[in-house]
Amino acid sequence: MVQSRDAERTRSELLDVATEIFSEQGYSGARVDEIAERTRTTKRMIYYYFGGKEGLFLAVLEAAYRRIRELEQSLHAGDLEPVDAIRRIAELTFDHHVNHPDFIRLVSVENIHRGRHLEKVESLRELGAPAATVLDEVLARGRASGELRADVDAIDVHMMISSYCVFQVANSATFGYLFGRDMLAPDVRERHRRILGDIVVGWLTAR
Amino acid sequence: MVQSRDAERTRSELLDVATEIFSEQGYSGARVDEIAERTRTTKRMIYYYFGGKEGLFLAVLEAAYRRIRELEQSLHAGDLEPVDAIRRIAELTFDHHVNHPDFIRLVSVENIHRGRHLEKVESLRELGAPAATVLDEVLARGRASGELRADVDAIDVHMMISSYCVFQVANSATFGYLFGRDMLAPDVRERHRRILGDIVVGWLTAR
DNA sequence: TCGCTAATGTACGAAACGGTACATACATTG
DNA sequence: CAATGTATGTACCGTTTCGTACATTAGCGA
Repeated sequence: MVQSRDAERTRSELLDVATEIFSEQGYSGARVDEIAERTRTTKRMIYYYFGGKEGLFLAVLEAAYRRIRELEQSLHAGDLEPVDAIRRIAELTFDHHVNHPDFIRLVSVENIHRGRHLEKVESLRELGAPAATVLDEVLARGRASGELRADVDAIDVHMMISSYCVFQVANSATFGYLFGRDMLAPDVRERHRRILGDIVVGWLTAR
Repeated sequence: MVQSRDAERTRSELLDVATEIFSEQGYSGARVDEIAERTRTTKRMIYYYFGGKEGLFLAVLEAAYRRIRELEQSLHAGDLEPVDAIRRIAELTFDHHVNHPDFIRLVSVENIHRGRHLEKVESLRELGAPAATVLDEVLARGRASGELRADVDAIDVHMMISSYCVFQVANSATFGYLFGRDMLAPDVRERHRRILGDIVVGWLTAR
């Protein structure tokens, strides 16, 4: 192969392909040989850069989780009324999930393994907190004005939104099959997006 | 081994152990040797009764999905007011999910593989419908009396409830870790159970 | 009780798989 | 432009893993 060296490209190419394969086949189902074959480099580089299959998976997890911070960055709904802000947050979260199916599937894979790998990634120790901050602020404003109910916290709301969004991506195969609803279809997507907003707003504004 | 023969016991023992291992390790992660070792029989029997690893997994899937019909059986909320019935259905679904974590995890595994195996199980062709029937009836009554909103169908509601319940079990590892909330703790469970009811009722009764 | 079939056990094979030893080419720097 | 460390390629090894050939036993019906 007559190809100029580019450590960064090799590394990121491995990471990209690995992300795809791990999310499609699971951790045990993924084959290092297959990952290597789909890149312009060789298996040897996986061991050179990531130490092995598990190291590669950890790197994939870290990169994927880091991308979720993008979402939090875009969640600046400070100038909206609490009710509108809540709906907006829900919709943005929805969009983020359907636009990053690989990430959601990786999370599923990691949960099958009971978060064993996640715990090994130092940089992900305290990733959760930020996600709840924006919600926290909106909920506080809503409580003060009496528009939003007071018996739930930001994590409760975040969990509700997450569960709905994760389900859209992670369980579309079985649910879609058993109930004959193609969850990838744009109009279905749009419907579910609207419904999610209705759910959160209906719930939080209920007397 | 001086042990009387019992085809049925051998079969069901393999099925039980396989259910546990597949749900803990995923399809590729599960080892036929390990499954066999944990039973009182040998690997040979897996091939005798199920034809192979995949056949065993299909049998596990089928058995697990069939158990979900139990839930539908217990969902006879016909004598309750629509709002109470909805909350009751949500709570029963919640209980069913947390009481059958293996099944939920299997569904996750199957979704990783995009429902490839599920489609091969003839008996699961049209399993979904029944789950929506009870909801359908309650929604109809609620719409008639004006208590429940009219812009959603039974599948919408079922999906919302399912997503919340599935998340409790399937994503407890990563979510619990990142947000420092032990989702297996009884008091947390109880809180989430109540919240689920609030969500569904709040949503469906919103003006 | 005799024979036949369903059920079970043992030992092994072939391929897949993760990982590594060793050689080497590129590029940067002094 | 020589020297040195980074980056890459090749070939191979040991183990694991699914699957099977072959032998054997238990129990049921004739």
